[in-house]
Amino acid sequence: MLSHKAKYALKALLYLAEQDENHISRTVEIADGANIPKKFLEQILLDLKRGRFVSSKQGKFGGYYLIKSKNDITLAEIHRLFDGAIALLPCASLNFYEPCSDCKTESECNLRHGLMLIRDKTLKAMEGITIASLVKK
Amino acid sequence: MLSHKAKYALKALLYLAEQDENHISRTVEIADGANIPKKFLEQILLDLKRGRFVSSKQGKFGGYYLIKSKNDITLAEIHRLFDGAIALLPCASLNFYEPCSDCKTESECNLRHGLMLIRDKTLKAMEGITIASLVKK
DNA sequence: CTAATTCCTAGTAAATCGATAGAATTTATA
DNA sequence: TATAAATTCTATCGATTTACTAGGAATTAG
Repeated sequence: MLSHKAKYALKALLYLAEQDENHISRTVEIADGANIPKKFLEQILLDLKRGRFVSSKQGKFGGYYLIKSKNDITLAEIHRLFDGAIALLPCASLNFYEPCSDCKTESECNLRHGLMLIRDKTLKAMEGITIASLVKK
Repeated sequence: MLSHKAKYALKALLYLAEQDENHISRTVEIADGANIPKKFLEQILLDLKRGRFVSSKQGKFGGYYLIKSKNDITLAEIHRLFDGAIALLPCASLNFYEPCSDCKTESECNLRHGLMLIRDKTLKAMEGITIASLVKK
């Protein structure tokens, strides 16, 4: 399941993607438009900035805007930024790999291989969902 | 990600699937064989029993055994029993559906449709992984 | 200088997770 | 029938995570 943070991030990105080119959106505007608690959204937007999905203009008349094409922002990326691994166990993860402490050796693990199959399919599906594909026409 | 509980459940089922037909496995035997904390495993086996994957014999020389074919126990079922919904949000879930409180109306939600696509693909993949398919030959 | 905004750090209440503890119940068999 | 060996039940616990909230510092336009 997605955390609220990831869900809010997606909704915020969708909001930004729906604005006119060159429009700068204030946090409060996004919060109201997408129904997200404002103070919480502040943190999320900063995370999205650190992840180079959006950039900001500080000070009066400042705000946030997309710096990555909505066609290039995938659900997989947002999941990883906010919720971490897409695989079902760390030992089956590409980006968040960690060995399992309860497995004697990895080659003997009956779970890992199957979970990597799942990971590949889920990842492929999640990479197919972009912000652009989600925006209502 | 899977909880430890779900992971241990899978490992316990794998252990049971590897035993001879009619063999009854004590908790401590499964715990040692699959490297699972014994007291924690007790609860997990009770959950698996309530889920009708295993049954038990009480008292001396008692223990647990599979009552569902290892070909019919899927990763999807175990995920749902221990970790709940497979979908990324409750509003996109088949078995754990709940509306989102932050969405005005469901038809206006830009996320839901995409998340249901993911759910369908992930679910299909997870239904393809059975205990039998995981057992080492 | 002031107002409006992002940026930063901390805190907090509630829930969840990953167990552990202890005792009640059930069963086989000596 | 007593005993040993097992499941079953219920409660508790510490650590972590989650979903926020609070407050102020820094930045910028006019």
